[in-house]
Amino acid sequence: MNERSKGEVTAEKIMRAAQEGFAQNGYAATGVAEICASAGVSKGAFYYHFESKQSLFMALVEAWLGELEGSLAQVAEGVQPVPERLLAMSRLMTGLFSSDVVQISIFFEFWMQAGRDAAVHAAVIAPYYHFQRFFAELLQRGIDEGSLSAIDPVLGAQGIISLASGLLLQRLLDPEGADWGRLLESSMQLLLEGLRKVES
Amino acid sequence: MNERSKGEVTAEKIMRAAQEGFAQNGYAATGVAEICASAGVSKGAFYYHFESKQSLFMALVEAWLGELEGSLAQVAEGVQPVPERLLAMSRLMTGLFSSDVVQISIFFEFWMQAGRDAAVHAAVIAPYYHFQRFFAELLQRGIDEGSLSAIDPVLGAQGIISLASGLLLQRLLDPEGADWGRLLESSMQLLLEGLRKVES
Amino acid sequence: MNERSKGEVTAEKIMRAAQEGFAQNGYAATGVAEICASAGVSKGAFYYHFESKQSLFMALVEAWLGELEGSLAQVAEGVQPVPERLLAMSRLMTGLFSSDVVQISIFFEFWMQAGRDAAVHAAVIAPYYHFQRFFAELLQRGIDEGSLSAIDPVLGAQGIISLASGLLLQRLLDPEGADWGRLLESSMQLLLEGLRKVES
Amino acid sequence: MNERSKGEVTAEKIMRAAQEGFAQNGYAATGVAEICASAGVSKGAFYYHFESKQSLFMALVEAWLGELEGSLAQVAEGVQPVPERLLAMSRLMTGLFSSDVVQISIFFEFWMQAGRDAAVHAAVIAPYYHFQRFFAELLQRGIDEGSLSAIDPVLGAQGIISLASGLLLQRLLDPEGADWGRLLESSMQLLLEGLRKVES
DNA sequence: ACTGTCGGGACCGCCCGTTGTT
DNA sequence: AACAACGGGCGGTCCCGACAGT
Repeated sequence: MNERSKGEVTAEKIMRAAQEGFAQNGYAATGVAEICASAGVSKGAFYYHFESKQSLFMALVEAWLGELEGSLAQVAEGVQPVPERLLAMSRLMTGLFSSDVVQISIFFEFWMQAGRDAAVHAAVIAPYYHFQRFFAELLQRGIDEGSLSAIDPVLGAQGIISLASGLLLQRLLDPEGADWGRLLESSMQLLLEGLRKVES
Repeated sequence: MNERSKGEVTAEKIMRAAQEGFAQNGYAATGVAEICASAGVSKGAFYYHFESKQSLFMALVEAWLGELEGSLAQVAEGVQPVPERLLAMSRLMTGLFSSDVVQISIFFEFWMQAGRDAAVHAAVIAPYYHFQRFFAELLQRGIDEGSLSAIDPVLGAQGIISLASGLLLQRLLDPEGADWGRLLESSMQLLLEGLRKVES
Repeated sequence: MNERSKGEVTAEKIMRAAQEGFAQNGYAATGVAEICASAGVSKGAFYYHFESKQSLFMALVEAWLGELEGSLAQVAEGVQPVPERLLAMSRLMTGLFSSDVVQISIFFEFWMQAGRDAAVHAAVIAPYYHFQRFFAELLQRGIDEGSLSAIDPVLGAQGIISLASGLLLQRLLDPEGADWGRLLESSMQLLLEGLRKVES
Repeated sequence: MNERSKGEVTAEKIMRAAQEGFAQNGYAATGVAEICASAGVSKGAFYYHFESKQSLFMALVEAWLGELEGSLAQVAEGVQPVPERLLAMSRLMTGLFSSDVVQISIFFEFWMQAGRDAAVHAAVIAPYYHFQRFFAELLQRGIDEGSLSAIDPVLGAQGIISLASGLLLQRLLDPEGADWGRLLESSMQLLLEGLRKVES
């Protein structure tokens, strides 16, 4: 009944351990041996499943990106007016915000590495544009339906992404400093207030 | 007659080289030997001036933070209404945005390390709060003078910081993707639009 | 069919090389690289088998102590009167005395480190007491059987150990200065003369 | 009124600090910088007074040896029978035994280094022979005066030295294990008992 | 007589990746 | 599919000694 081969399970154990390690101590400071130990496998197993430490990292990035894409698709469709949709989305992200700091840490680890490693950059930039376009289109729809004022939708999208990632960043520094989840909602509302078309 | 001792010059050479290295390849991936070579000094000199690689990093953080504090004080006073002041400030930051990616990179390097190293965190958290309070007070003044609507000023401050750091983050990923400097101005305007009191 | 795994052989090669190195140049002055080179293995192999240079030293101490314990047990039983037994034992130690200076050197290396390192001390102190008790019991038996005068047996044991280790120490300084093996026998005889009960 | 130049005082401060360091952590493990710091002088001062770390060690050895020679001369003359003189001497050594473990430690540090370093050996071997001869002559006198049995006096001298240094060695391992000072007296008495001529 | 600064060379420990074996 | 064992090299740290300036 077990549809997953033994090998796949091992690979996943390694990835899970690696994610934790990278998030806690950073990519460079997390050794392969350390990952193996905390995954409960030998180095042989590691290099059977992954070509190198780099490639493990890439696998991690891709898996994460895939997940993200998936959860994005979930909220893509809807019939409410755009401002309400955006607010609903930010409410959904509260989950992400309340998740372990570790989860967030690895996200920025990806981001930083993208600035340094061409392969990581190539893997990350496409989804980033995808995201940007997604929000831009959403905003465009809002403009079309008349619920938002006519600003550059790409600019707005970048603003939204900024808000979300910037808040995540602050949470990294000061996890208990605020209810960061709720904060995203509030500041999104502020931004929307700015975007909203003044009904005349 | 030499107003700066020889040692101070060396220490600064090291710090400059280290900043470059850390920004380009990250803290962990930049070796002490590499720093020394690119600074043109020996390891003996390095460890005469700094206790460890960590402490060099800390010195870098502190120097950077000091600079920041200084430039903040410059724009602290002013007589214009608060919204205009904020916009003026974001226009000032255009300089930071157009600076080398390296400069920005080190800033996030600091930020990430703060999440991992207690000493770095301790050094960073105080200025962070300082900043937050600074913006919060500015917003409060805006509320008092009637130019802003009565939202929680701390929340607004965190939003402003989010916007700025999030934009910086995106610039890291996609330096040519937008005119990030101008973008800060625009999105700040959006946020302010949301904050601005509707004149009745 | 190989009764000893490959790893065990390597570990032993390392230990043998280390023993030589430590004895010749002392613990601190013997580098890990040096040991590896003279053992014909890589540093990777070294740190696979031993946690640290310290732990290698500890392993050496423990192996040596184990051997000692073993050879002690061999001479433990006997039926002759105690003075004769002691003399026979000192005759047996002639072998140790005529052995390489290196062998003796490492013994004192252990001893000195015990005074400095808590872990080494802990490992060494128990066998030391064991030894002391062993001789004390032997002397006690001599007193009981009437061949020795009634002195404090522990004191006597410490005297015997002093004699042996002091002679070893002098041999270190002046290997050709005397027939140290024979000397132990003679001076033991002197001590026994002092201990022997005057037959009345 | 200060008959000692400033330089001499500094040199002595260094020597005192070095003695402590060497005794506590051994020669190799005690750095020059450490010595300088604990002496309160700069490295420059160190290398002004001593050619190298080695030469400082040699100076220490020689100073110690000089002291020893001095205290030996004090007890050299006397009119009592030899056995009583020896006992009196061992009683005098109680002071040495009750001194700090550190003092003893450095003594063995010298001894071990003598086995490794030709220069140290050369400096130590002469006083050692001197000592040996001193005791041998004392014993010879005892034999001549009829208070000791006619054994080889050199052999006896080596036995006496063994006893003293062996006891010192044990004290290093187990400082609280016994009243080592008193123990020297007792075991010396045992040895003398063996040496003493049976009056017929 | 002494200080501050530096050079360069080890040292220990670790790390990534490979190999032979099962 | 995985493991024990290993290779070779780099990483930060520290150390001894030198030397220019008082």
